[in-house]
Amino acid sequence: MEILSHFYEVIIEEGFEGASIAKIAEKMSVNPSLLIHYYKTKDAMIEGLIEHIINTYSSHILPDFSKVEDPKERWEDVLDVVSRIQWGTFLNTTVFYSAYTLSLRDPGVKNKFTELYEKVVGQLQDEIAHAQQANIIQVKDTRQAAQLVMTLIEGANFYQNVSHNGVDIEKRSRMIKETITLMTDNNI
Amino acid sequence: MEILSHFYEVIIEEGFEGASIAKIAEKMSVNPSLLIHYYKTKDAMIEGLIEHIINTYSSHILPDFSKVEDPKERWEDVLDVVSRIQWGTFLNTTVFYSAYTLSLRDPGVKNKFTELYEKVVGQLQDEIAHAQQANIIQVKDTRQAAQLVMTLIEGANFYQNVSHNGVDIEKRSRMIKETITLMTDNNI
Amino acid sequence: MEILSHFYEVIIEEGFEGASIAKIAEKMSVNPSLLIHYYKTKDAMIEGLIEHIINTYSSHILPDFSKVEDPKERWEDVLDVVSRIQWGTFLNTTVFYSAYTLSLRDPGVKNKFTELYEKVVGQLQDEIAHAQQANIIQVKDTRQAAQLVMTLIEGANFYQNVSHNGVDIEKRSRMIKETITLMTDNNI
Amino acid sequence: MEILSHFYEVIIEEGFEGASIAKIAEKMSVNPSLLIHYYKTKDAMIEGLIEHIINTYSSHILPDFSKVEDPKERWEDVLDVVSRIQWGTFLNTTVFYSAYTLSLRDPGVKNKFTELYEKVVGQLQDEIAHAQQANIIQVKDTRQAAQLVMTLIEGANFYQNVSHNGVDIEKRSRMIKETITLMTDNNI
DNA sequence: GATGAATGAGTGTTCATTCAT
DNA sequence: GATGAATGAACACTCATTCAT
Repeated sequence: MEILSHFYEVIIEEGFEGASIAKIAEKMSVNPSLLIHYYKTKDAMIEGLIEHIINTYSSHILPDFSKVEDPKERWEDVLDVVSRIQWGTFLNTTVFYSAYTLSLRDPGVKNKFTELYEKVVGQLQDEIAHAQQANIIQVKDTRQAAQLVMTLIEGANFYQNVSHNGVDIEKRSRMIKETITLMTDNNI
Repeated sequence: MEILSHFYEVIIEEGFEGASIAKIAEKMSVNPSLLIHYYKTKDAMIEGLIEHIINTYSSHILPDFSKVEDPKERWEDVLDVVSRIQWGTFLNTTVFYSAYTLSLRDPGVKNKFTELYEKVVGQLQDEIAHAQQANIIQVKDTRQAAQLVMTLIEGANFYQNVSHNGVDIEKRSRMIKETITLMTDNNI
Repeated sequence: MEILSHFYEVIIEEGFEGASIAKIAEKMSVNPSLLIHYYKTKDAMIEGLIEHIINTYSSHILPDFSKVEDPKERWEDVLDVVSRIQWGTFLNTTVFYSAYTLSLRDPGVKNKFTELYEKVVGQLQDEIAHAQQANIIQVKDTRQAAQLVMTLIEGANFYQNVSHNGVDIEKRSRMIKETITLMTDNNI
Repeated sequence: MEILSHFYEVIIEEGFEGASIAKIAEKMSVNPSLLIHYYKTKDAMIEGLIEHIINTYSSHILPDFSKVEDPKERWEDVLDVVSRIQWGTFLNTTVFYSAYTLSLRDPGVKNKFTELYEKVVGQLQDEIAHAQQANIIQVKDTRQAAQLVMTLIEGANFYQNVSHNGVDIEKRSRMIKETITLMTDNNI
């Protein structure tokens, strides 16, 4: 929605702590009380934003691989996508980590994040099982493997922001792919 | 310092955005203007806190392994420590991720984080090189391996907070250790 | 406006340095933040006040003499008015000199004052020229004469405030009138 | 004194309303409480400053003409000095008018100003009487004449600050001298 | 003769929110 | 569907001042 996307913008510019109703309204060239008119309170607005973030993440992080028929090709597609995931492309990092940090204190937000990751890990697990059935990879525990992949993805994204002069995205991708392949080749 | 530790406490309770000078002062049973007496501005106070966080992280994340003489034992110690790293023990997660999120917008803070990880990864790289020389592990590129370990650590910590009903710490530890061993046994 | 006139009042009672938004609001029995709602900043409020002062001065210091037809009578009217000008009647002295003092440091305020005096001196010059054409007075340089009259007016007003036991307004008036007449009779 | 001259400087830069003990202390690279140590209160400090201003004005505005023996030359000297008086030279205008404005609200300050002008006008009156006795000038009432001269001086100084592109000091001087001469030649 | 810790009232300003229109 | 007036609490920060050292 109009309001949420401006909320989003303000967080990027001023951080979560600097995102006030007045600033959002100013950016929209609209009266502050209008925002309150829609979202009764600021907390409700934050809730709306969190939902927006979760939805964006959820619908962008992994595409639907089911239309790829050849299992080998499909698994390679998964590896390709997974190793290249980066927040910046579909979700601003400041906004994402602000929401994540909020989840640490707010049980409601935490639940949403938990569900989100449950879903994504589930999808990953399905792909692993699918590849396993086709004898392309070999893992002991599909869920554990999916969690490990998720861990790698999040770790890589986290680490990327504290790296000296950026990160070579191709090299990073290769490294992640190699690691996953190593795991799936060795019955982890 | 007295002030910073109270700042820290308030962030835990109310988040970074809720940590005002007044609340910190109230927790200290002291007049708000006294805090300004020491740190001229709130920004300076934040800077002090960031430094405190960085120092805590830096001095707690990895111990000094050099006193362990047997290289094999030493590497196993490293694996043990690394696989068990958890923010919660020496650094509150909300505080840590608040600082991290701030680093995404503030170049000064970002620099401090970059240096921090540079140092930690360097230390990790030294341990890997040491184990390599003793023929305990086999890696192609010590720096890249160290980065991968770091990625795993950060990813695991990130993922832990969005897991359903907590995480079995022993299982998690085993998983990380296995993964690293897999990598270091296979010349990654 | 409502706000400015209360600002004005507070300056009279507490001086320019003592006129805070809170005090103005209290006098209006209104919340301080309401004043900020109208004038975004205090500086803007001061600017508004300066404008108000300038306008008051400008519209009260000299009436329109053009409706007096007989030139001699008209010039006598001018002399009468000019010799009797006193801040106190239409502009509080503290407020006026506060604004004047501010003009010494603030170029924007200074400009407004300059324009104001430019206008008043111009009007005075017109009257002098008018009387000159009717052969009632005799001056070399109408502008210089107008400036001299202005100097006398301001000087008299300044001096009045540092006089022992007030000033006999009739005597003062006579003195000013005499001096001007002396000048205009002697081709200054 | 050290403190007062720094107080003075701060007023020039930030106006009377901006001159706080902290800023003065900072300018002196000294602890604020030291200023309170000397002048118990800020009001006492202001009083000290006023005294300093009055003294400066009093001792600089008119020199001692008594050593000039020839009465004609002496009167010409008086005219020369009087027509050239300008605050800027020995007293900053902002500081002077700040003190003057304060005198309008504070009876104690007002008294000091009254005495000051009493003294200066008295000195002027003496010079006029002296010239009168030597038949150089011709005035009805020496006191009234002195007041008129004072009025001219203050008016000229006031007007100078609101003039467009400064004032031609030579022209201004001539104008004042002419006016005084006109008065003293015509038995005002 | 000077400092630094500490206070409490006050500064201008922003905050989320309410209400009447 | 939107505005503007109004509020009261909170914000970071400055003020003059006190006191102990």
